[in-house]
Amino acid sequence: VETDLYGPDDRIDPQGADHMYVQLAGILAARIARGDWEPRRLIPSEKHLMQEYDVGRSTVRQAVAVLVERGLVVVVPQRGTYVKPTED
Amino acid sequence: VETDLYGPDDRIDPQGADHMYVQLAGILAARIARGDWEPRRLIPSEKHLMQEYDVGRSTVRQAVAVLVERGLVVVVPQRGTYVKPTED
DNA sequence: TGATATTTGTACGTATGTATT
DNA sequence: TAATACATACGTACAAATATC
Repeated sequence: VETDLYGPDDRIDPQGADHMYVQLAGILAARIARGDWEPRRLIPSEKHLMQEYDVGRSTVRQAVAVLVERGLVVVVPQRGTYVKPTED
Repeated sequence: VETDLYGPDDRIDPQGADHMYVQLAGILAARIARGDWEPRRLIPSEKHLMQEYDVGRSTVRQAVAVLVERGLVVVVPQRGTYVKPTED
């Protein structure tokens, strides 16, 4: 059997109550909180996230926009999206 | 000859230095300042603006997002975009 | 009550541009 | 010289809420 490392909350349900971009934002926020990506380091690229979660680019970008609003990440054009340090 | 009611700043130049959505945001902000649409009233719909300025919907939506950030308008889903009152 | 039109929201696709690697 | 990564801009389709008839 497969070990489900992260649980069902780490998959997007297109028919779910929440919109796909909201689900994805929640997943990514949880992964940041869990330490999958450390502060000041890059999260996966838009293309990578598209492939990993099988969604379109606009959905990835909306999800990242939510994380930016929440102050969890900072997007740097042509570089990538960085996890914000909790404090300095 | 044609009377140019608003001047060249009211047309979008796809080759301009600024991006089209930035230009459109500037145009709409100027029209609001000029009183083309009064406070608490609707500005034209996305479809209308697409046709009037010959741009795609994403460009209109980005421009409106700029106006929202500037506190000039409020978007109400399924209703439209309202000009914010200057004060109450 | 029901049907239709309008309007914004979501989600997909493609292409091109620009800065970085 | 590419390859990568985000930004802009176009298109389409469908959903949901509102407004009107």
